Amino acid sequence: MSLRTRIQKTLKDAAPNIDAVIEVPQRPEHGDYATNIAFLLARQNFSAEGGSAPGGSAGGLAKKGASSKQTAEELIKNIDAELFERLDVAGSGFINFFLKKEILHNELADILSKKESYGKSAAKKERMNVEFISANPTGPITLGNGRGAFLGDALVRVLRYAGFAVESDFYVNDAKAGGQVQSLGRAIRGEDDSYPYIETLYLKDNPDVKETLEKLPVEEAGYQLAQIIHKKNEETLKKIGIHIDTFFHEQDLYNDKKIEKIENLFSEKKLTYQKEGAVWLTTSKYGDDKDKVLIRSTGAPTYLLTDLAYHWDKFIRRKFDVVINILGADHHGTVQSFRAALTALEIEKDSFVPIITQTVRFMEHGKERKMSKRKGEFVTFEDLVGEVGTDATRYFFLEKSPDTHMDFDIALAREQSSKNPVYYIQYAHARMSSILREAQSPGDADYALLSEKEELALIKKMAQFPDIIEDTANDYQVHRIPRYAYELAHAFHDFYEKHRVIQENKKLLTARRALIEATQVVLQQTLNILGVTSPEKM
RNA sequence: GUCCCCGUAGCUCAAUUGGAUAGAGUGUUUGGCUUCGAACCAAAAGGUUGGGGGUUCGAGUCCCUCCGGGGACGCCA
Repeated sequence: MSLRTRIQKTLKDAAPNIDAVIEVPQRPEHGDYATNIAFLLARQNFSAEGGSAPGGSAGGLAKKGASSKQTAEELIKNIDAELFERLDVAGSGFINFFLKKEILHNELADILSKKESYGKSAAKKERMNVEFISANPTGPITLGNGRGAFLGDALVRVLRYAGFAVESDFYVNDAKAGGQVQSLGRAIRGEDDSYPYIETLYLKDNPDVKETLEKLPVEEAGYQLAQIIHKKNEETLKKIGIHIDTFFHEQDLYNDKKIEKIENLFSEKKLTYQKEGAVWLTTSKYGDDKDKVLIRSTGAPTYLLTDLAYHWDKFIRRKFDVVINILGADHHGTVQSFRAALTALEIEKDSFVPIITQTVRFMEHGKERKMSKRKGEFVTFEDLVGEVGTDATRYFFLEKSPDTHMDFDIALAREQSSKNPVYYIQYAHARMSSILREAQSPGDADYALLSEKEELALIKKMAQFPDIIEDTANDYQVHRIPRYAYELAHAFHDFYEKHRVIQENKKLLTARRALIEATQVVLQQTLNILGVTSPEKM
């Protein structure tokens, strides 16, 4: 149980009827942890004053109409002080907790006994699916796709760390009935100019393939070229270290008659109607602004229908409890109708979680550069990683919230890659390796010897790790983790600058060596989740 | 026209989801290596959180309004 959770429990014993936030204050003089519970209690008592007050509010601790400061002062008398050296009421009612050193020393012992499993949660029974990238099989994976790629990859690992059973999906839009596949088929014969780059990227080196494809019907040729393109994209992902459990092919939904099945399901529920030669779904009854077409007047299913079949499969056949979908900003408009349709299918709407990543704009010398697939002018994901490096690229994308509208200047990225904070973190790791290589440990460590400010700060920072995992598994805000990695590295560098590990005092050496060993374990786990390497030397 | 996202230090971004004196990196200026790795540490400077109003013990965060940037509004995917 993390220190924060233990404080939460202690607080719950003193004030059972309220959920308070326990946070790590920005300023050290505000304690190791702090809570705003008194503000909440004071408000509760205030609002209870007018009407008929429910009995036992706040355990009868706070007087009606008492100020938050008075409430806090009353409350701390009832808080079990087992964990704390000191409890302060500060400001207008914050309660600040100062931990006993002994508690921190125990935490260090706990980290060293658990090692790689520190902060890991026991297996949960909830099954989760994370879909990301899902780049169309009509060209290389672009930088725009890259943002979601790293995010999804890291999110899967955090969720696993938190104990969820997680699978990752990549949806391949390769249906023969789909417009883009058919247009790809025509492009092979030079009858469509939507994909002018396919000749140089995929066909030039394989004249036999080109010849074969040209003889096939358009649909089939497009489908087969899509497979070739997709295979290349799979290789790119492998090279960059992004693992996908399931590449789900849209065409399989047709082969397995899953699309028909959903269509029938909707018509059985009398949710469809005919209009202008097309079949419409009454999404407007479930929160959408207007109804949407399921089957075009040509008889071909729309993207909405196939995507619904895919998600029906995720929820019902593959039995995922939570389905996360990382989407580009250009897809946000589809969420409303998709949600509406899921509701119509009686799938709980909260179990579908779209995460929208905002657009990446490409800049060159301060001016926007439009990337156009049509003209073959685009920087691919692979190009970028090749120039900037995997670790730096990952960190660059992961440290930012998905909501950020990013401006990406590849020249600047190349130029600044050596200043990427990822190296600061990796350098800390390499320094630790160096210490651990050289410092011999003569025996059992006495953690009580660790009482310097920087030593305790390091333990406190490590103790936050389980909470970082838990919080991220709850709100999916992955960018919290690079920040934490940076802070942990900083706490280490700060310690390193002021104190020596290797020294004559063998007892202190042993204790400090143990501290560094623990720090390295926690830092490695953090970097693993991000998909960043932990170098011994650099 | 309707809807969604964003606007925070010169630049790139945070801010524990409504908490305390808005923080980091980078850039600028300055100081620190005969001891475990200086890809480090420390200090200074840098802000009317786009503007205005409101809600409350408390607002960068919530509401209204205006300004600016991006995106979506297909029988494309």
